[in-house]
Amino acid sequence: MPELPEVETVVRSLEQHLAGLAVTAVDLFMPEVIRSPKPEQFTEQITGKQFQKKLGRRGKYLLMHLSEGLALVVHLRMTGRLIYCDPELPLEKHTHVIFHLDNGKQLRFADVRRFGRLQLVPAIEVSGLAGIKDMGPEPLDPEFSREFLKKELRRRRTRIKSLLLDQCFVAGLGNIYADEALYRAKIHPERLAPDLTTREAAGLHKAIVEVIAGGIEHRGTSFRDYVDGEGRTGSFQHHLKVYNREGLPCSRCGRPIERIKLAGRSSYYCPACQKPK
DNA sequence: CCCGGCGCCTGAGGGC
DNA sequence: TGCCCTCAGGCGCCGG
Repeated sequence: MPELPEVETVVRSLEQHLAGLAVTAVDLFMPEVIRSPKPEQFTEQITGKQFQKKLGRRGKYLLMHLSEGLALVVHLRMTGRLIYCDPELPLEKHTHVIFHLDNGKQLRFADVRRFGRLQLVPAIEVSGLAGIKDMGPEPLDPEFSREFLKKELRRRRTRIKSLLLDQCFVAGLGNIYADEALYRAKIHPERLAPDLTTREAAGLHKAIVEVIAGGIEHRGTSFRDYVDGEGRTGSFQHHLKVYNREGLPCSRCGRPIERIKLAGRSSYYCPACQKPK
C-alpha cells in the first residue's frame, strides 16, 4: 500500500532520527528479503556505516544514503514497514531485519507478506537500478508537466488507469491515488489514454498533483497496514472520495460509487461523474 | 516492443 | 465453530 505519499512520510519521519547514527550490528532473520548483495556481505558491508543527514526517495523507493558512498535502497511493496524504535519495544510478528544503532535504538524492517526488498549498493549506482532506471518523472517535479502528460497519453495505447499505475509513466502512483486522481479529473478508468482530450489531460495533471500533495500533507493513507517510521498512522483515508467506497454516495452527485476489476485490481469510480464515453 | 495476466505471500473477512 | 474461498496490490516475469 505504501505509495509515494506514504514513502515520503516514512522518509521524513526516519530522517530526523537516523541522521548521523551508525549501524553497530544487524540481525537478519529472513535473508530472502535482501535483494543484493548476498546476506553475509550485506550484513558485513553495512555494519559500521553511518546514515547521512538526508534520506531520499524515488517513486516508491526509499534511498537511505550511508557513509563511504553506500546506499540502502528499500521497497516496502504492500505491507513493508521501517520502524525506528527502542530495543524494548516488543518484536512485531514478521520482523525480518533489525539494524542496531550506536545510540542504543533500532531500525526494524517488518513485512507480513514478504514482498518488500532491501538492497545495499554504491550510491552512484542507484539511478541505474532495475525499477529505478526507467522510472518516469516525480509527479511533483516540473518535469511532470501538462505537456509531458499529454504527449505520453498519445504515445501509449492502454487504458488510463493502467497507465497511471505504470511507474515508467509517472513515479509513485498506486491503486489508491490513481483512482482518486481519476475521480477528481472526472475520467473513467477504462478510457483509452490517447482518447483523452487536451482539456481532460490538463485536468488529470492537476488532479494527480493535488492528490499526491494532499496525501503527503496528511501523512499518507492508513487504510490497512501503513504506518510511518515512528509507527504512526496517516489521515488521508478520511479524504478519499472513491477508493474502498463501493456503494457509498459520490460526494459530488450522490450516486453510489461502483467497483470494477481492471488489470487484476479493483477500480473505484462514480458512474455518473466518470462516464465511459 | 508493448500490453495483459499471473505468481509471490499472509491475514482478514464473508458464506455456509 | 471451523473451513474454504476471495481479496488486498506492487512489481518481476512471461507469453501472445
